Amino acid sequence: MYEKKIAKDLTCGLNIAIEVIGGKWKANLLANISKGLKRPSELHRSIPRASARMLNQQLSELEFHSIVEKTIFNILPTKVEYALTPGGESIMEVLRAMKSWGERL
Amino acid sequence: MYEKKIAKDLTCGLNIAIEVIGGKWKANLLANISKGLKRPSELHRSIPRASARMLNQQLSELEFHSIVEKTIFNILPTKVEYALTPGGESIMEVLRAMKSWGERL
DNA sequence: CAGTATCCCGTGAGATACTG
DNA sequence: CAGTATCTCACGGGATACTG
Repeated sequence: MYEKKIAKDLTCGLNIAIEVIGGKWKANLLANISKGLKRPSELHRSIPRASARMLNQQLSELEFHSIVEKTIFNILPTKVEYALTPGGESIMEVLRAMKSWGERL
Repeated sequence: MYEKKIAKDLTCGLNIAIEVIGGKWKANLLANISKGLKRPSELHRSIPRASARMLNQQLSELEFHSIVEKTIFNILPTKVEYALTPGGESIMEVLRAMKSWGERL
């Protein structure tokens, strides 16, 4: 279970944004989800360097911050899908800016 | 001394950007430097939660990536100043976008 | 003041095994 | 397949002391 880590005294927007998308795999996860990948196993396949355990943790943090939405299908074998919330969509703008900055030469 | 940590296989722009500005205190340091703070002691005062050791490390990484430029004055007591490079200026756009995203409600 | 070198401890994260 | 619970250990980073 995830608990907030934001410092009470440093609540400026920059730190909030870092808290929300600064996790080790969060930006990658968001990029992949926005690309259309939805299921945990798909996401894990696209980010094999991260363990499934880590991806789960990061996803639950993203869910906690209402960046992604989790849908659990009650079928067997279990099926789960993640989707960007409106808040998640809005942060993709920032991620795209980061990406194009990183691609500059 | 700082060595590159970027994975060879994940060199997309997003990961580069994360590598460059994703450090624990880098965004804060850049925000403060762009605000006009220059000397290590000033920066430390403005980010007291971080140890001087950590700030030094983060600054040297930023310097390594040519985000900031370090000027050493050969006087006593020692005086050092940091300044944003053009690359550092350009990333401030992204940080401002992150900040305003974090301030949304 | 700026920076480095040591020591040392907490915790972040891998491996593994297990439940539904 | 999705997720949780343990065990374990490396290393990130604090405290401290020291050099220029």
